[in-house]
Amino acid sequence: MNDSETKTRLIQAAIRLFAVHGYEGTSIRAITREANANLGAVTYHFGSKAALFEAALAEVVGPFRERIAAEANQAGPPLDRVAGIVRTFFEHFAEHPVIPQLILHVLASPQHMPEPVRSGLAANHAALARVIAEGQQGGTIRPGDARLMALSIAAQPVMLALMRHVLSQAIGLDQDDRATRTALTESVAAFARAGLAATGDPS
Amino acid sequence: MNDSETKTRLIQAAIRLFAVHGYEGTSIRAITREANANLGAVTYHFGSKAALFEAALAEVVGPFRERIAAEANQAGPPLDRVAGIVRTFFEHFAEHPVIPQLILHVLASPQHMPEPVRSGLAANHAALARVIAEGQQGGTIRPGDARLMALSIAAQPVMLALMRHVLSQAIGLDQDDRATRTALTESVAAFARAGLAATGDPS
DNA sequence: GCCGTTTTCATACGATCGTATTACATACAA
DNA sequence: TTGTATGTAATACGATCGTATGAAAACGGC
Repeated sequence: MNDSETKTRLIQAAIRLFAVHGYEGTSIRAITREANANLGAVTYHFGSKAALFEAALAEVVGPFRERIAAEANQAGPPLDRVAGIVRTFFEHFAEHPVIPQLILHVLASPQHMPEPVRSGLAANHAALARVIAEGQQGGTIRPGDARLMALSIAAQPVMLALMRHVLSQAIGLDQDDRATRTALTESVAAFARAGLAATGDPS
Repeated sequence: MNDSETKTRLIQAAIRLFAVHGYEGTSIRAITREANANLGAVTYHFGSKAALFEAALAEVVGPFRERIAAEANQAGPPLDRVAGIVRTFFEHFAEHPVIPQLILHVLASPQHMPEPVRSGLAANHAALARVIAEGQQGGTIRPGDARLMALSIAAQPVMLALMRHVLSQAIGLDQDDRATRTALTESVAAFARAGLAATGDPS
């Protein structure tokens, strides 16, 4: 069963091309060319272009989801774990720049959201909200809706990764530069800490 | 000079359709049909589909940019003005839901960013950073890179607006509901305040 | 070695795309 | 009233799209 060889190359090529050109902007012909496969290979292995898109999404979302979950489940003070999750977001996006772009294209689509993306986002958000709620119970994080606070935290690394090129062109912030990326990461981590921390008086 | 009639309808139709279906997903035929114009109207009035896209972007970005600038230039404590800017982001996006979608499609494009979007984003970011820097000089906002802090602030309303549908499907947060939207707005405003505020001791 | 299954390949089809071309209608200046 | 912009309309062109079809090739169990 040579199920893997061509099928794998198709998914890898699809991840690259969908990320750069979007769903509409990527043709099956371009994908099969990039994967050194025949034009009919996508139809044969996945049935349709849409099915290949979903498969590509599942491929990239899974590991990301697992990594965030692992970070959330670590030991230590909740505020530290939140900062750790923030850094993990930045790191994972830096290592896999294709993810923000794919997420972006999914967000841009008005259609029903592909399942792997939906469940992945839900899982990451839930993990972060859980850590925040834990900190609230322990008194180290200020009161408030933990789910909404989790959105405020997660929105930052995601948005800044999504706007990578935009920020470079519009305000001259180059995330390809290592020092810049570190400064940005630590600024967001510090902001998250300050935004969550309980006020000094433990009344 | 009947320059306006058809041309205006084309821009309005383009704004609607580009926002829903993206650049690639919107055909000149769909736009002209929606605008009750002839197929050749886009080529005649704008020269190309890309030029129409830029014109549509300029149409929606301009007023948004002016509104944020007005909010930033108000009198009052910087922390209050930052919160005001946050609320303005949410309000404007709620009133013009087409803006986040159009921005999204621009972000998703790997190509050179259209000028109206670039300058609009730069202006909004600069306005926010200026207010933050002012608060730092006055001692009400904690030290840090004002430009990066401005990114942390702006990322939240933008991202949450962009993810409108996603948040609804993935974590059941319905921004069409007025109470939910208010809670979200105030949560983000409070988060921004807490994240920026100087620590109690004015050493 | 043979046969049924799986995978690859070349090609064709109908649809839709952006744009160019050409003709027609309307307005205003001379 | 005639000439000239200016806008609208109908249609055609070449390109590309996603998918279907059927033959060729490779593979695995016997």
